[in-house]
Amino acid sequence: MTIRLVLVDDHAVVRSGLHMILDPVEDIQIVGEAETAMEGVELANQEKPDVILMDIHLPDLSGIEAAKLIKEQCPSTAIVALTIHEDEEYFFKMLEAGASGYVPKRAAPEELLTAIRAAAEHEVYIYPSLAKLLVKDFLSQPQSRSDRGTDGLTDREMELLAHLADGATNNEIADTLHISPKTVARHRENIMRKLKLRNRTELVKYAIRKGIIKA
Amino acid sequence: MTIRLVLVDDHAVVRSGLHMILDPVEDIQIVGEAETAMEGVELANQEKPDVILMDIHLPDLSGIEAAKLIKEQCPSTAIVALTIHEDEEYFFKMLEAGASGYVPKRAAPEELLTAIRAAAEHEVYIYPSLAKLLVKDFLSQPQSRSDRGTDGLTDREMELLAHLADGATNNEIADTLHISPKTVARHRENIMRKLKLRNRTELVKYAIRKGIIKA
DNA sequence: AAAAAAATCAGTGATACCCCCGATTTACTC
DNA sequence: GAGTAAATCGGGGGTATCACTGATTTTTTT
Repeated sequence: MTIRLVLVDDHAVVRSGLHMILDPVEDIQIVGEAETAMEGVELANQEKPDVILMDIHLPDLSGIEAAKLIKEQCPSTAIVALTIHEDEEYFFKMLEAGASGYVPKRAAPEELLTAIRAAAEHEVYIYPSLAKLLVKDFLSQPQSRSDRGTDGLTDREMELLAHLADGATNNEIADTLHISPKTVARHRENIMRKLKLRNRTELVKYAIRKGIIKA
Repeated sequence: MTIRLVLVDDHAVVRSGLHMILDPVEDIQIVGEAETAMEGVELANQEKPDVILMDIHLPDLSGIEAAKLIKEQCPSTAIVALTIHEDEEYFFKMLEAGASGYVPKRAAPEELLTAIRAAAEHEVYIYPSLAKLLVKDFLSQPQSRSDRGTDGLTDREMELLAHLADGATNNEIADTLHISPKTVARHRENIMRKLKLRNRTELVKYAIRKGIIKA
């Protein structure tokens, strides 16, 4: 049984590399390639491949959003994230989006094959260094698995955080949100206490790490 | 005349991709591969290749530092930067480090070959979108070609900027640098005026964009 | 319905930040 | 040697931030 595969990556060199690794492999056949997330989603709909090998950083949408779309439209297609990012953030987000595998680009070709074959059989392959994070998570938290990126912040606090980190003063934020400057300050206090941040500077860095704002 | 080439890139997939592109090419022979900057420098010393194809982001040193070392030790070896970064910052830095070519990973294989052949013949190939920047620079500035990334900041100001953006207060910085808090404030003022920044928050974002600090 | 969490507003004091003014010393340039 | 740029230090004033205490209303959860 041949595994039908679609590649989504905006770098031609990476796609060439994947061809070199995958073309000689008997049980895997590349049936399509895309450079953008939207192309990838369309290709998934057309080809209904067994597996999609996808970068997280794409020109249009993030791979995470693309993965959600694909999982909605083609639930039978397994998604393997191929990425340079090994941090918790993206990893958990991608799992929540429905990915069946997460392999860093520095991984050996054999590991990539393992991940693809696992995904095709509705199994999950997670790169060892990241699997460790998953175990750690399982051991530590019985509840809400989904606020890894938020660290317990409420929706409103996340909204405030975006404004605060964007360089707006308390008064400016108060104006745009139609609330009192005091309330803005209050939210800021709560955010900083929850996140154990000392000042606005650290708040900005936190927001950028979490992808809430761009630098 | 065969071009002897060394690859430096920490991603196995990228190296595979380069093999696929370069192996069938008659006049180019890959004589070595390295995953880190220091390995690359050593390989350059051993092999004295005609061209080194090098990523900018490497695990140990940056490709920029590595390029400087290689140019010191093997002036006859040409360096081609292969990177995902297309911004001014890295581009100009790499040229100053002595690179003979700058090709984004999204470039077509033919463009990469052109760049390698140009470098081997002591010519320079610059990817079109970046060449435009170079022309613009030539047209605009008769003097100091080197403070593109710094926007006219002095060395001391860059040092202060790093501390300021890292979350330290003026007093803390004054302590560590053994200068008056007033001087720190003065430097901050000068930096913010030069960069047209409104507050510390924007300063942090600037520093992250420029790679002065990490988020 | 009771309890908990979230969002709102207010006041106060200490500190930090931002911006303007001035100045001296050193070093490099013309 | 005059001019320029960089680094240093100082004062003053206005605003913003940070931290703490207390409170009300609304929503969510139990």
